Amino acid sequence: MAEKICAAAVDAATYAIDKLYSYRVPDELREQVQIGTRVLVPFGFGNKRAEAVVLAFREDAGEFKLKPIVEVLDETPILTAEQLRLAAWMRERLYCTYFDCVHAMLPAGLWFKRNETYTLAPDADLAALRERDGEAGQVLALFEQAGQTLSAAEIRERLGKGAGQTLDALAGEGILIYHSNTAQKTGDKTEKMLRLDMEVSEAMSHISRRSPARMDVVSLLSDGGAMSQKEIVYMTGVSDTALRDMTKKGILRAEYEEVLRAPDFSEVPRAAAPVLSAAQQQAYDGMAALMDENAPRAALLFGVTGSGKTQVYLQLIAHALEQGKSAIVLVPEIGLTPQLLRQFAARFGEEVAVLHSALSAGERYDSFKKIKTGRARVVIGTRSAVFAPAKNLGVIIIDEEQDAAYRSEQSPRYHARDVAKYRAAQTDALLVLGSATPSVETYYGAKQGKYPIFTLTERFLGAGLPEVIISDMRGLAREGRSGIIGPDLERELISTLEKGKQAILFLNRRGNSRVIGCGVCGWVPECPSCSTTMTYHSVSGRAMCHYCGASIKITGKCPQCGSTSLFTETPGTQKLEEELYERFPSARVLRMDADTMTAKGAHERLLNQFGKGEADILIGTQMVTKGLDFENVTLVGVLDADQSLYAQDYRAHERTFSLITQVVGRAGRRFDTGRAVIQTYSPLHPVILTAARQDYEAFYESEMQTREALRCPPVCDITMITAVGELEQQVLSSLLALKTRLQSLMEGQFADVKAPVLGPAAAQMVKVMGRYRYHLTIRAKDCARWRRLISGVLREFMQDGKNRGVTVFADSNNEM
DNA sequence: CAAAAGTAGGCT
DNA sequence: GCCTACTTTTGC
Repeated sequence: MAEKICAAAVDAATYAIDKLYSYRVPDELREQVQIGTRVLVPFGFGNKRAEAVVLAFREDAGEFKLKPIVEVLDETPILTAEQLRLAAWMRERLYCTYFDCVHAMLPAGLWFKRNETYTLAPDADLAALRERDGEAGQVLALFEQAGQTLSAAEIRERLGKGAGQTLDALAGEGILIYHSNTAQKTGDKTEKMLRLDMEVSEAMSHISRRSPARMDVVSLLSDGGAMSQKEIVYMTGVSDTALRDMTKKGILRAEYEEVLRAPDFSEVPRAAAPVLSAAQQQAYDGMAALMDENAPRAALLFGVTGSGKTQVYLQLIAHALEQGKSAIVLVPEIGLTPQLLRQFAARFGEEVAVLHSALSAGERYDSFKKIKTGRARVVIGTRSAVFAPAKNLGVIIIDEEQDAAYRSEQSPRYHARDVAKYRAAQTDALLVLGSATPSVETYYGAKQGKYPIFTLTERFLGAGLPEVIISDMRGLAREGRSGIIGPDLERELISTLEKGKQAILFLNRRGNSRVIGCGVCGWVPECPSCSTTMTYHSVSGRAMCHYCGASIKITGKCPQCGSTSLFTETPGTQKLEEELYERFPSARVLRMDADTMTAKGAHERLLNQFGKGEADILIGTQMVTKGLDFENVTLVGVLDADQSLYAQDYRAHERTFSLITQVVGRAGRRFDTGRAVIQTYSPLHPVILTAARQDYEAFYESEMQTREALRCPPVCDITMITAVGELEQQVLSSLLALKTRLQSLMEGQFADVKAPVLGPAAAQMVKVMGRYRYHLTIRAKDCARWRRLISGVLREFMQDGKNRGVTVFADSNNEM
């Protein structure tokens, strides 16, 4: 029989050298090596073991002398042919390696942790061997007795480079025995909890007087309770290393706690099919008919908040199951609530599998297996669930498709919507994009006639849209009014509280951004490694950087001039809370922001409290916008609607519109007609006006004009090349060289895809964690030829030694 | 890119 | 002749 050769994607291959590598399949592994199985192969000069996935079989080796596969890691293929095609498709478009894509498709519980060891032969004469010269001698000196085992990583670390070759030679002589076991990684989703492991006084005596941060840790834990490492760092600003050292010295004890258990659906009572309204029925009929065409189809389900999109989804999934097909439902991270899961479980019971990042590795693995074996045919999950190995796909549903959480910010930088589109097209499934405020790209596609729009206009149970008040905040300061709450909102709050109803106040900013500064010399705390001002957190009494977590203690004295006139400004949720207490002393206020949400389960506990009516006003950031559904809420306030309006990137308008629309939709979801107050300094801005009217069509028309004028998607594709590195000058000069190269290629060989190159321009955050980032921006059609040009230039860049220390990556139609 | 092989110059 | 530092070559 002819020699068997396979082509595999190797994990050790970087982008610059990524391609399919050929390996010989030894006869004894012939049966096990199949397309889609993971294997262990020797790679590079030193034949270091690398993980690889078999993508194809080949007839001949070409000019290469082939190395053999060492070991097969999966009993049966872990990826299907469809998934491997998807990996290749993603690789070309996302400028990443094959293995990056493969990795993204597997749940964390299926990733391997490789463990390579060398054992000194039991009969080795150690004394004699130690006399050997050179590196062999050095390696052998590390062993203390015959039969001893050391890890390859440790040997390499102690010897520096060059160890690999020596180790291979010694293994060849039979002096060392090589083992490699590849263990599946599990349990990587635990939280590290720390508690004091001795009396407070004893602990203090172990700490040097020069480590105030460590003393803070001890007093923080002095009540004997445990706290997560994250929280301790937040409260005291100690470094992780210091905590590790204290654990080593026996002052602290570490415990690991599982983060979240997979929801158990066995107790959920089964529910019957919902009765659909006329509009829902019409949307369902139309989409079910599309699904039955068994051809690549897509549809936009355009339904305002509260119009009952979920009921339509449930029916569509039931239809798919009846046809013997499966379904994937994607929701934004924040939309995956226990209530939603319960609805699905009540309808489909054991057929439901959940996939999202907060599950432990083991749980994700279980879900993955359930889906792969066909025991679960309804997958519900966040972004990465788009890769679920569902067989015979009937429908992929993306809820709130405009949500930014569908784009991955790490390599591979995929957008779940694009992946879903491709998968649906490949498998003749129906793609449903659901939204109350579709992304401009999606709506544009529908308008072009690429897919039909199904609309749900009436709110469920006939609840009306809230009455919206646009509250003009201009000039209030001049009138001598201070504070965050304007007169309109104050009036509405009073009447809401009088009626015994509840209110939600939304602050349009991330986290709790209180800036602290010195009133005398103007000092403000700046992060030493990021280009940002640190924000003040009164809970811990520290100023913190939101990007890298660094913090400094605020003592009440200015570190620059020593004055005691420190002030805080720019209202955050805390400031709002204080103002509410001042003006409405009897109101019960709940605050929901990144600050109060560190504790486990805090999110749900808070919502429960509010739902039960234990508070009158809920205030919060981004977190309060989605998925909340409280009957008694009749007033919603948006405190600084324009905060996100003037950001640099072209999706800022879209995000603001969506945000305001969603928040406003929180009011009056049931029987009372609610009211919404939008506080703004741009009361005439089209985004504010259209959002207040909940008029998507008008927003779309005005936004399309902007996009056309600026030549942004969907009118044009934007490719952005980003360079990141520690030396600002080098990042700039390297990127400039890349620009020149790109331009010269577009003068010659690539004249057919010629486009102007803008930049280098500083990224919105020029410096993050001590690394500078700059962009090149190019508006050009994202076609195969274009991608060939970009990937070629990127490869060339990475291979050039002058660019050492500068990382570069490209992105299509991402934020700017 | 990472690792190893090649190459030049300095030194006992 | 050998060590070190730097450059070049490969990766199947």
